[in-house]
Amino acid sequence: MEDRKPVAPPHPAEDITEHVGYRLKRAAAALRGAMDKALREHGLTVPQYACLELLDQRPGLSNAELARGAFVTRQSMNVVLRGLQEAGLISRPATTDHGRALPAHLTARGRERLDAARSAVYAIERTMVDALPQRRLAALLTDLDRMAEALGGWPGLSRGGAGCPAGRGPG
Amino acid sequence: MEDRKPVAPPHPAEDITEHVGYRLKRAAAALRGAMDKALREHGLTVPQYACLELLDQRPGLSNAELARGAFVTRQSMNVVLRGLQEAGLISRPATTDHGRALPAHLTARGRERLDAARSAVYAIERTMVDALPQRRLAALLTDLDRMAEALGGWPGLSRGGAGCPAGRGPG
DNA sequence: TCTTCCATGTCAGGATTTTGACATAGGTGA
DNA sequence: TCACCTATGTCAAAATCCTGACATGGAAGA
Repeated sequence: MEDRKPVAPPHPAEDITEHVGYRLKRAAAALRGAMDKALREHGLTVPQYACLELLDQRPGLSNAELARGAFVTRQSMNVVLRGLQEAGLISRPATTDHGRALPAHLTARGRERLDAARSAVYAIERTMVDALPQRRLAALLTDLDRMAEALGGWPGLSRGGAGCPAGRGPG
Repeated sequence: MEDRKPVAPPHPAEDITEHVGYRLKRAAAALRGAMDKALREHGLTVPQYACLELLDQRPGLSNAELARGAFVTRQSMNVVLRGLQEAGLISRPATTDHGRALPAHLTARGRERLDAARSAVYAIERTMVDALPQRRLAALLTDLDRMAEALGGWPGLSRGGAGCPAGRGPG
């Protein structure tokens, strides 16, 4: 109460809207909004699109792996997966020989839908990239990664092998 | 307008996890996760904290303005505001002389709670900032803003020009 | 003055997401 | 073999958020 500043701000700013976290959230919100709008025309939600995209590039991912890749909980991804399966965009075996994880795959219709939606999403991505100096892109990606990892990041989807995420799981 | 050939990726990447949007979402998810965890110990959610912080720096904001500032809809912010009001952290008049917007203000308890939670959040912010080269911060903020605005941004809470924080005109 | 338009606050309904919990499958070390 | 641990899939309940809709208050223009 006496001291209104228990902790020194990371960088000088009297206005919360100057903080990194706020800017990050703003950019993410703008992206989410743009994607929501664009994907609605294709009958897809953002998590659904993310799921399709991940499965296209890495077929056979399990529910839990997709959840980590799309930054949602296993439970949420489970719902998404059911919807996608009902719509006939993905397929998943009812059982498996070894282990418990059920590998998911895109169907022909799923790939078709993905191709259509991808154009819209890539256009958005291009809008973002074009908005900043070309030389900055690499640095921006690096910085975003650094921040994410510093925050404990996400168990994530390491590109090489599904290996051992072994971090704190969201759920 | 629609070229049938697949839209060229904004930058070369066979892996979706290389795209700007994905990295942005990852960083935002990491931030959200860290804030969720930290704020839970203070009995606050992220939107609640955002609301308190905004009200501390710009007292008298209305529901709709807070919604824009916290990147949620008016309806969502309305729920948040009710909760905060029930908890005695903010106050809002039942009626107003002029106009329809009801100006909200922090209570003593609200300010107290905010001060406690702020320490945790600022620590997170410092973790992020410390994770990247000092010289890059300004450029990062600029780039995030550029991307957000290129995407149509958010109706937003204009920082500089429009309206003085204390006595914004119409409200 | 009157009409039109926009912004706001609010209600209702549904969709999405999360938290918490449980059972199963596989690996590890005693 | 057995106990222990981790990861996974799933169910149930609650919380959160959004879409759609409506009524009110104020400003701009005819």
